[in-house]
Amino acid sequence: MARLSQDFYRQDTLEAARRLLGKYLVRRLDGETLAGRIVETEGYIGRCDKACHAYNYRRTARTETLFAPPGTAYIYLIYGMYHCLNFVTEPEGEPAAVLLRGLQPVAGMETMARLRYGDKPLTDYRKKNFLNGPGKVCRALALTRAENGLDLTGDTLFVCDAPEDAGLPPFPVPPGETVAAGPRIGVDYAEEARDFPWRFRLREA
DNA sequence: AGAACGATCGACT
DNA sequence: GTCGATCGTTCTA
Repeated sequence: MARLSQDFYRQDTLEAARRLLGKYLVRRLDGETLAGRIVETEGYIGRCDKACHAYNYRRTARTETLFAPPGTAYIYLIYGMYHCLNFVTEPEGEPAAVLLRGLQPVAGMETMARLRYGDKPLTDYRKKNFLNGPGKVCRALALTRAENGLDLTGDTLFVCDAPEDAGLPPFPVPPGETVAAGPRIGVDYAEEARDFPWRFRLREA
């Protein structure tokens, strides 16, 4: 089991969102490896989901990336100052994606902390709130619109089953984790879709 | 051309 | 718990 291939991303979005939990996101930046264990995701499906930017197949300059082949990175600016990273799913032409909402830090913590807080404070990356939000994750991984459209089967940003697949030491996984599903965050405007239980989290036993 | 609105975060009461 | 920052995207005219 190595790096996830395009076949993985071509599947049902909610299935992909669940199966991405526990896998490892790897970001190569200036020769350094930043990595995190995926612990929170959300599904967005243009065909039927009013919370999705490409609802009803709406095609604009921004949503164009959602129509790209599965395994493409969809990254957009939100609230004028943060970015969100998504993994494009489903067969090409079905606009859908999994939003990455949370990571456990695995590698490159010093750099991630610097990207997030700057050089000044010695913030503790072991705190629970270090990478527990989509904007935080993108900040820590130096992902912006410049990386929108990146191929997730390439070498600069990808997901794999184990840290060893990226040349990293093993990561201690808490035993007895379960998947919890619930409504998504920040989509109260989306009428009936606001209640869809399309947010998935790994919960410790 | 102008206006409204965020798939958020951190500071604050 | 509330609130403001900040700007690209989208829609209206």
